[in-house]
Amino acid sequence: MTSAKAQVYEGFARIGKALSNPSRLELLDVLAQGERSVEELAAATGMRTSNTSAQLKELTRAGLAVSRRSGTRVRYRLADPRVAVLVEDAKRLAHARLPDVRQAARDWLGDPAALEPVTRDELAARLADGVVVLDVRPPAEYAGGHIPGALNIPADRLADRLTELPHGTDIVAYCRGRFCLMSLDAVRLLRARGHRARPLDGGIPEWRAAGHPTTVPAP
Amino acid sequence: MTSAKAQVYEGFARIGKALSNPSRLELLDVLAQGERSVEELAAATGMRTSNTSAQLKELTRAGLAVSRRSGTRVRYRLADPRVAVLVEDAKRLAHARLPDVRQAARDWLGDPAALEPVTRDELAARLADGVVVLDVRPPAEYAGGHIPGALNIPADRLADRLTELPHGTDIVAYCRGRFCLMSLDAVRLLRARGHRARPLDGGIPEWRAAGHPTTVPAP
DNA sequence: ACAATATTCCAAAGACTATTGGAGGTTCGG
DNA sequence: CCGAACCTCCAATAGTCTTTGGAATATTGT
Repeated sequence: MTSAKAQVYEGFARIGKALSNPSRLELLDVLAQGERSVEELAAATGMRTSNTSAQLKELTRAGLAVSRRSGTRVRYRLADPRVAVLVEDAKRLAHARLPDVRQAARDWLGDPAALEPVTRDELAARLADGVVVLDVRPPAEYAGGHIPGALNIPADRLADRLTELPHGTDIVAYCRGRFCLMSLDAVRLLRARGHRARPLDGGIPEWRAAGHPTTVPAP
Repeated sequence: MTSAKAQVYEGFARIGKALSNPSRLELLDVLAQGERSVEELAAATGMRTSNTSAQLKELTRAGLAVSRRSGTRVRYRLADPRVAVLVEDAKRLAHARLPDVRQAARDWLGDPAALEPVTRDELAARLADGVVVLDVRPPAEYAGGHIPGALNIPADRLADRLTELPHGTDIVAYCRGRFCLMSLDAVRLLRARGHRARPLDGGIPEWRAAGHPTTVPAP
């Protein structure tokens, strides 16, 4: 028998292995937005379906994703909201510790200041006087704790549900953190439709870390 | 030029790659307790020095560890307290999602109930009436937030500093979480020296998640 | 039962990774 | 400046991982 200790560490390593490949990380990013079929995931990431399927199998083996059959397709989703949090934390660390990642991120996303993010303190001060706060994460993560009073419209439903949002009032959108692009996309969409929208600087973890209140403690 | 986006994901993957190997995870566990020389790390993990050195180089490349020369030795440490937190979160997830890991963990560590852990609610209730709370994490992590009133004696200093602890009073020891073995080791040591000690069930993240207070918010 | 659609399996190629044992560097004390 | 101690580099090996293209399988609707 291989020692139980070795088995435990091998199991831990399975999680790391799942996060050790750019394609899989991209899949996780898409899955973090909601359930998707293999085909949709392949389209979103530009991979072949056979490869997408193989990588999804790895993610499943590592306990990060689960699937269910729905008619002729198989739909995958994150096994646990904590998966999205872990991935986001890893990204945050990479951004903080690896200068070349920081540089490449700037090249890819442009200057984040272009969308005029709202600082956390500014939002905290304005929470009382009726600014609309929009949480674009999937419901499971919203349920795990959100900014008090925030409205939850997941990023992939936003286009359908624009009528729920007011015109003429400031809308502040947020999601998981600095590398969660959903809030930036949301702001762009909202502006294109004539809303007054700005992203929050950082996501829920940064908000919490600054000592601001959320509805429920972290899981 | 490879696309900036690909570079960003490649950078994120570097973090995962560092966590994708059992030997490196074991090294991280030892480093999480404090600075160590290559030799000490090799001894603690049972690896050859050449291999230890190679894996430490990987950890450094991923931005998780840093080194400094001290005379004829090179001493490594975690680059950031968040590294220990990330590793612990990954372990927590593995334990929660992978049944074989849970089983192997039981085989390896035995029944955690054997040391009669104190529940979080019980500790919270007794904080007022003078129980001694012992935080065995390294000072950097203690500084990042701890249970109010906790005494900080890092695990690797405990044997030297036993005189700071009272006899005859209950001592509750805690560290990072369920897979952080330092608090269990601490309890065993304290009991061997005649103290009345019990571990806290879970570590700081679980304590926070239950809504109990810490001195400083999470980073 | 058949065709169409969506997914998984398979084999093969090429690229990486972990580990070993030994050679080569660096630093310190005498 | 020599020897000891410690660490890193190197080359070789065995093993694993990623991706591809095509074959096989499952499900649904006709």
